Amino acid sequence: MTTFRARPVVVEMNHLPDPCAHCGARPFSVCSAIEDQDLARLAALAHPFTIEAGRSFIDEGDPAENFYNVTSGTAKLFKLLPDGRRQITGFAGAGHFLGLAVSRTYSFGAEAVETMRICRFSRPKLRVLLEDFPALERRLLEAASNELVAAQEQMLLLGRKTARERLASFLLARAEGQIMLPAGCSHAGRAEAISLPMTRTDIADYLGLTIETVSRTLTRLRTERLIEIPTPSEIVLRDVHALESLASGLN
Amino acid sequence: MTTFRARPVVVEMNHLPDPCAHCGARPFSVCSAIEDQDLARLAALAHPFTIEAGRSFIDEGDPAENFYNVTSGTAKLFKLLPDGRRQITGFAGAGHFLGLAVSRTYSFGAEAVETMRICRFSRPKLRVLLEDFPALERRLLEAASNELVAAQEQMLLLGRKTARERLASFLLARAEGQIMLPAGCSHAGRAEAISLPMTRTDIADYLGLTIETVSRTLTRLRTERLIEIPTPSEIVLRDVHALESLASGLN
DNA sequence: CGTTGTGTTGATATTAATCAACAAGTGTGG
DNA sequence: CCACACTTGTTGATTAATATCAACACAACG
Repeated sequence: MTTFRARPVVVEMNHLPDPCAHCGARPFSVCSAIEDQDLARLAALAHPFTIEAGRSFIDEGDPAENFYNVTSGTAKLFKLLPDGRRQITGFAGAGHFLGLAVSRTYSFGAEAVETMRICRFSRPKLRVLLEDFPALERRLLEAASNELVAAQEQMLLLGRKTARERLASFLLARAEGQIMLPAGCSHAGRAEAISLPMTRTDIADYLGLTIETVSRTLTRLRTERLIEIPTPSEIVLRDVHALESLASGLN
Repeated sequence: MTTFRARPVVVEMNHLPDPCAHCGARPFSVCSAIEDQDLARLAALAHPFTIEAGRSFIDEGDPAENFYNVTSGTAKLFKLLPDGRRQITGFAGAGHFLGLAVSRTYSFGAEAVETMRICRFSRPKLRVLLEDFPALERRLLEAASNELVAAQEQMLLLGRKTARERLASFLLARAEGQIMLPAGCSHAGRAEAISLPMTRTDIADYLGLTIETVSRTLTRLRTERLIEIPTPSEIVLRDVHALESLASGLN
């Protein structure tokens, strides 16, 4: 279950994020090979801007003109079917890259969950970037590889796990900071109290369920004393061991 | 639906693959930046070997010591739950890379569907490779990005599509050569007759269904005149238009 | 103080899974 | 060459899980 996450790259000089609420560490650090004077050149290429919570900044099907690096906040990434069915494929926090794949149009949409700050690079500028900072390419490869591992884990969840198992997996992943926490921010232990800044609809669309099933399943986990639900957006893990065996498909 | 696939890299000099049965083109070509004398140095680092059909060569959980490049044949990649439930996360054909993510253990298993030939690189040798051939890194990034796009499409399928929609998507993807055909081999048109070299069990585990549902759904598509099933491992698409609207969630 | 958005809970419907039987190859050994 | 087991795929009957439809609780907000 140990996932190695790429240490993210700062591309915006004048915006250093707050320390992580859980571990106190800065959620991202400067890529070792991109320092000082290099960083200045890099920052000169970036177009940093702010996205309000709820605003979407990538629309599926639009021409894929830009490449993004998240500086702070979190976005949800999703794909849609014509009748409105939605699958959230992941959450992108500080340090994450978006729009890496070379294709004519974006294959996904992105919307800010919390107000976020991101850096935009045009494709030509990304090319300049990659030529000037070879280390960036390695970092991107690392990030993409790890995302691929996460995607495969999510395919197992969506294809083969029950609703209970999906929720248990989700809560544990969230507790371990794998979902919607700044990348590269590794917590010593696992938080037993976790916040759910996303709505039930988002959770449902991420887990391939309906909001009703999410709600019911959480209620059932509560009556079984595996979790507590002080408020709808706050969950306490009471029996991590049981949740873990549930998440891995035992029971 | 247009997916851009990375042009694959030949890493085995003395084994050039047969032309694609559909389009006659060689299924892969030499990476533009890795030519002639470079190729010789590259090949010296590779450990090419053969895997018989049905043999698995990567076990989930084993120490991730090697990096692989598929020369010919196809492997299925999968993840398992302790009770035996299996999710096939994809098929890797000629030119595909396996074991890219840096982690202590493999997060997936791999088994040859058809007899295949693959090149193994130890991690230290992969490092040498990446240092000596910077172009390889870009190619790997390209490949990983495209796989990520495919993974997200599959998440939409697993999380939100019905059995009928999944089968329609699968058949079309297969017809378009996106599944289990050599990467980089682009066909002018879409084949209306497709072969299914994998078993119903594999299809079911790829689509997150049971073999019975796969069988029944195919039968139903046949009675509706959308497909023909001359033999269980051969399918003719009779109404591509209807299949496409089905696959995209209409109807 | 109503209105709206979000979450919960209940009743019912529907899809796909499960359990079971059988059919069609495929290979083996007598 | 033919019985036989064995694998793979199909079809039927039933069950179970989750979706759908509906009502309601509660908080935030104008």
